[in-house]
Amino acid sequence: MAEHIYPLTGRFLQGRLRHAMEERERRLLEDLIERTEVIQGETAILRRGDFCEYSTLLIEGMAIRAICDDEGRRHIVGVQVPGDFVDLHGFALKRLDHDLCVIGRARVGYVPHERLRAVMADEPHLARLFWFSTLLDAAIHREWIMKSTQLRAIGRMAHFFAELWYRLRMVDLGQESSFQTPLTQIHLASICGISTIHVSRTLRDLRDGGVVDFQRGQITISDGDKLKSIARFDPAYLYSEGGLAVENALDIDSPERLSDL
Amino acid sequence: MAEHIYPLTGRFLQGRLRHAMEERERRLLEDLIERTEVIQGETAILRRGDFCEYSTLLIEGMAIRAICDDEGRRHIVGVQVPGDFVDLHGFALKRLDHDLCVIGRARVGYVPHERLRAVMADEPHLARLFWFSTLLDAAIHREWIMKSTQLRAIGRMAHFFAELWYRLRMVDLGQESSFQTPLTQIHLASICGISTIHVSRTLRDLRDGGVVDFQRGQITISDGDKLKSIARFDPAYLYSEGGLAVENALDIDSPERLSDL
DNA sequence: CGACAATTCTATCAAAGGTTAAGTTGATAC
DNA sequence: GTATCAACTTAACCTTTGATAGAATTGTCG
Repeated sequence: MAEHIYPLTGRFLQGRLRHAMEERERRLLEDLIERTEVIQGETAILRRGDFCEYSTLLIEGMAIRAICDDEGRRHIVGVQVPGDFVDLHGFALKRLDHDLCVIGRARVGYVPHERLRAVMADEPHLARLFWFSTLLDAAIHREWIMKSTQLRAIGRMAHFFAELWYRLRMVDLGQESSFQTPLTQIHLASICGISTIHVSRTLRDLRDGGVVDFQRGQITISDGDKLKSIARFDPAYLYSEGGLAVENALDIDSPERLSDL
Repeated sequence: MAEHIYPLTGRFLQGRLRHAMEERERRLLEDLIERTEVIQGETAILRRGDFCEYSTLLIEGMAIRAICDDEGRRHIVGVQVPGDFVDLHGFALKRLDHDLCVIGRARVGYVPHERLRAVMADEPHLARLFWFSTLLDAAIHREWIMKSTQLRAIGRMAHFFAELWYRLRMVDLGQESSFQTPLTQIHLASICGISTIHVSRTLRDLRDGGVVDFQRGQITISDGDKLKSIARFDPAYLYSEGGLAVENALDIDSPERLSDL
């Protein structure tokens, strides 16, 4: 991977439209990161209502989006993997409606909004890619609505595993048929909208059925086809290369590119 | 309402950051609409995978976002009201992951992407408001994930009614405690992720409990407080004026506004 | 007006999943 | 080592919801 020259931002849009970025743009992106930080444990990096003055790129590890209800219970509404610009939407929204929390051990990079503002004024193509990346989150949200309303517990869990499997491989993490996460069954329960007891039951069913094995965060896909079938999983919504993502107007070789956005 | 001078786009961001737009920007916005069309019945205005060359503003009526599964069943993942720029994200995504359908009788306005591109190049502040408006959809998606995973049938239905009630009043549609929609119980079933039979049962419970009455699309809120309590409804995620929406950097009176993207 | 289709309602039964309670396991602290 | 705590597991019981079938209502069209 030639991407190794960009140790902080090399995974941003990887597997999506990253190839639509010029070297110059990749350098600009890498230089946006003012500093990085390693965060341990279940720690909030941004809380609902906070005023956003920088945005956070997840470099290593995982993060979740969570909404707290009036009784203080935290409900997970999204999961982020390395390369995700987890609160880029804070740039346009100024304040978020939800919390962002790291889980396990993670490394993040901070981009001050002044830098973002400057780069977006000069680089309309990059500005558009930033917009694009926030829309990817929305597409994933829509699929989560779909999975939460149309699938039973086993399908929801299978869908989540399939999504994570695809997303991690998209950024060159995880083996062919296994990967590691800091997720517990308590997280899975919140993600899938079922009780922790039922998570345990459902994981047993998936394990006994030879589909997927979850053991303390270590996920092994035993039968990917069966997994996708149980989940009715179609990865199109992830906008991976060769899928819905369209590069026509964004491709660096395209003549009209510079006039774009 | 002074907004009547903008018959097509007067509801865009109304109740949110519309007041952050200058007269000049409002005029520019109104002029983006190339033509309007009245659409009747359950008609698709954009299908998953279509190449987007214009975006659609909903002027009157309602629309839904729907994902079709492999068996052709349509699942509703979002609902749009007048003032919503329903496929503005098609500008950055080029192709959508879902369908957009009008329900009932609706009037829409079309904005060619060349016009959008031109205006966004010259008007960074408007560009940011466009971005903002696509992020509102994402915030609503997150709340739908929350309601679908954390609430039982009666709570989900109450939540949807509460959301629609707030959103319609935000754009000056609907009375104090009632409004009209082209929705059927079949739509409600898809939106809430329950069977149509259970929709009927749940509506009876809400009616008998003196909370809300749904009769062939006519919705009457009998007890708004009870409704919000059953739904655990907190409207913050709608980013209404006085809520999470921040105008500081966007306000026309603010001196730093012009330097702002 | 009557025929027809779509929508809505009711009743019954079965399945999925929540709740409670009582465990086990594994990691870390002392 | 033992204590402790969080994560996980299992079983019993019960509520919520889905499926099926059938009837009633409403709207549309000739």
